[in-house]
Amino acid sequence: MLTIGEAAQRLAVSADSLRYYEKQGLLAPTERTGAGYRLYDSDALRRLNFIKHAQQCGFSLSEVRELLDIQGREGARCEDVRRHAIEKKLQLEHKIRALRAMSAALSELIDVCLAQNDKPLEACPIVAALEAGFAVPSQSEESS
Amino acid sequence: MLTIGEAAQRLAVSADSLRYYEKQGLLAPTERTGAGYRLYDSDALRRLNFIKHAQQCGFSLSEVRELLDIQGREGARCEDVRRHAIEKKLQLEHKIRALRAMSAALSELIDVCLAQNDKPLEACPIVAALEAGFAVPSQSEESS
DNA sequence: CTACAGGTTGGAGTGTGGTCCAAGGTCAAG
DNA sequence: CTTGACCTTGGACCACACTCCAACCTGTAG
Repeated sequence: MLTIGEAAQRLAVSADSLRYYEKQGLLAPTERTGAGYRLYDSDALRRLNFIKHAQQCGFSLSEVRELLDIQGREGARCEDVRRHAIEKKLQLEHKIRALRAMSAALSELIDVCLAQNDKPLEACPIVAALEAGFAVPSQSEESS
Repeated sequence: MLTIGEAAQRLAVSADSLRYYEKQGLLAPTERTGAGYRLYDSDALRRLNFIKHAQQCGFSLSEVRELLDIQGREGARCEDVRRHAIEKKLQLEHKIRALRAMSAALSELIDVCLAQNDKPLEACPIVAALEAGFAVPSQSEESS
């Protein structure tokens, strides 16, 4: 059984984060001492690891909570988790496409600009393009 | 000269956004009527277009302000803007790599999981991987 | 006994890019 | 003169994932 500081250090997060996760209903301490100190056992640490790694895979904390809820349900199947993973992967790919569109738009501007390298700003094709009816190739409906 | 509502509609943003940009020092109205109404001319609209498109290219509002500051400076060169564009493109590519790493990590989990499709959750390799000392291939130092 | 490192709570603040609201002023049409 | 659409201001609020703070309590070492 580890105190909050020990548990936090063990998994390289802050004690404040642990308290925050608790407030968000993600990770309750295994128990409390008489004085109210939080204590975490190895199950709690495994759960914390799950939270951390799911975050690293792009899940928000509320999505992590959903995943944890699935694990808490009777008769939950592997496939239930897998579906969430697939959905998240689609979201990631959507975002990647949006970023790539931005990057491509910039590339084009950067290349065109290379020609007039030392020209004054009035001739800058980047500025001109951004001021005019220019648009990023799009794909970037930011909604989900 | 357009009122705030007309200008906003013309460029498909909200009037609140225009007031927000003004507060952020990005776009001042050309002038005010006696009653205090904001009025925008075509130069202001061009500036607003610049803001919108720069945002679509991934620049934050404070970065857009930097770009606008460059345009306001005497003797600014095209290259000054170009440098910012290149820097932003690098940031975008960095972020894309981070997202791809997440996506790849998920892919692997999803594939492994396919095998035990209908198994109970205890056997789920996704859960197991996230609980254990698993790590996203990384590249994902989120800082800049 | 005292210091000091830890723990507790509730609440406020961070940055981003806005949105929404109330209370009031303005302007053109009927 | 009234109605309705528009404008003004200041300030509150949203998500997100924390971080930091004050004021206080606990536990251990010397």
